[in-house]
Amino acid sequence: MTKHIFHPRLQQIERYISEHRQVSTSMLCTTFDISEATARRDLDQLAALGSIMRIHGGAVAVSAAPPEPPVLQRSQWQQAEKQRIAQAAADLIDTGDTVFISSGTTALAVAQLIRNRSDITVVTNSLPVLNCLADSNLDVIALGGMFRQSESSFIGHLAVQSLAELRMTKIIFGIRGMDVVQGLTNDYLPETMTDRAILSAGKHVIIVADHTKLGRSAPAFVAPLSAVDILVTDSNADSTLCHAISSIGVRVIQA
Amino acid sequence: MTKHIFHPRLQQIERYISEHRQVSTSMLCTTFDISEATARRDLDQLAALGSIMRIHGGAVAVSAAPPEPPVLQRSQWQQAEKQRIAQAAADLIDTGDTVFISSGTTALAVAQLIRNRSDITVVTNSLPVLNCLADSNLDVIALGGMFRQSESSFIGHLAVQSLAELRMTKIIFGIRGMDVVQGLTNDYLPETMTDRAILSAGKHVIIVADHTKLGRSAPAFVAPLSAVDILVTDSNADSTLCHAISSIGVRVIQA
DNA sequence: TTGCAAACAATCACATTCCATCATATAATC
DNA sequence: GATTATATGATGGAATGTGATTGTTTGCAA
Repeated sequence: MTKHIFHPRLQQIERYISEHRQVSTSMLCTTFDISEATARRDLDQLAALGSIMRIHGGAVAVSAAPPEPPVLQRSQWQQAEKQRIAQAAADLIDTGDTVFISSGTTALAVAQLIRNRSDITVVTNSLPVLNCLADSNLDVIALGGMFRQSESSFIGHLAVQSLAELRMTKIIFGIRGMDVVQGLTNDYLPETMTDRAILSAGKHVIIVADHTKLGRSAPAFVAPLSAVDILVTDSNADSTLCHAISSIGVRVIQA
Repeated sequence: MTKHIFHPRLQQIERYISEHRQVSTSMLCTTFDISEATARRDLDQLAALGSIMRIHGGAVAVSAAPPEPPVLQRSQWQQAEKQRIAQAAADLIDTGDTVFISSGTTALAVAQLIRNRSDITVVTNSLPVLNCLADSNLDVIALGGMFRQSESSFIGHLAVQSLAELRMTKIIFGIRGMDVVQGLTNDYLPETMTDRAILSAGKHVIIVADHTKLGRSAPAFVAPLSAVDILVTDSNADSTLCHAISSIGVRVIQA
């Protein structure tokens, strides 16, 4: 009744699964040259130990990020760039900060990176950000306002009024266009007053914008570049442009 | 919190929804290369686990899902009762109304019933209600405030301040306890001022409460019964109790 | 309201996978 | 060499996952 000296094949299978995240029984048969019955028995043993999880047709690694959906995530690099920008911005957030996070996908990516922290307070007018942080341990404060569907954000005088009651140490803000001459620009005019109120409600304004936003301008003028303290962009940003922005007094971080 | 995910695809879908806040069945078909039938089955499974909320055409993320205590979800009839209560309350809403919808599952059920209308304005401090109505054609206004996780609602002086700017024609309000002597009671004291502000911000207060709430009282007193115009409850409500409530001047509707 | 298109639920059919059982083979023990 | 234990393979019926089909319901617009 002893000898739990496992067949070396079991260890191989376990390692294979932990590397490939998932495996089918038929693949095990060909890979290890065993019958389906044996493959299943092996998987059942490993599952009994808890090292893998058994599913219909094979097994998957336990407690791990599931593989990406099969579909080609359209611009993979853009996702990666966005992640790096978000990480760099998140790194700027310190313990005790009260951070505003705006609407937009890049700002949302920042929210996803800080949802496991518990030492900060987050203020936002973005519904996706609220949902992202709803089950976190953070203190979350929402601005009220009219719901703007296209951006899933809350705007209007209710939002501005709420801002008057709040002081943020840092403001993470996504933007449509950023240009040395045109300043910060967005594409929805009614949002302008809200955006201005946001930008003036805290000490340090941190703009998150990938390189496609730089040098571009959108219809609605929000604020001059002097309102910005830090720009976090990606490494594809035009260096001349970065220099120009930097010379105005904006600290430029290329993630 | 060890939820058994049965198929890695389910996990992928769950994550996809939690990131994108919503998904259509057709999009799932192309993204994961599955048939519509399978997509629907997967969504139904996730919905059964409570991790998402099923809607016509797809599903939306349900952020804070501390699904109500198992006691409450035990039986189908209670869901059916809730649906009937919600329907009766929704029928009270007329074209042009500006309706407040509070937090709580019964009030959320009302929101689900009016998401296809386009002739009303909805004000809410409930995150699930916001998510429910986010892609509707309704005008949606959110109160700001501190996020209260257990109820997925926004409370505090920011919410009260927003209310001062709004006038609702009807207020759909869920409550923990309703008693002739004890009045309306809730179980979270810091929410009391917000609740009172809500109840006094509109003409007609409509309480939605199944019969288990009647005759009960919770720790925090919110308002006397005289603040209520209409009570919508179910047919299991004690008739003596209903009579007593009715004699105070509250119109009682038993759905 | 009425009509139409989309989405749905229910059902069936097919392929795959699983499980229980038995048979065989290999190894260890007496 | 006979016996026992363990591991593997094979087989047939049961269970599962999936896709297609058919009506029904729902949402939306005229």
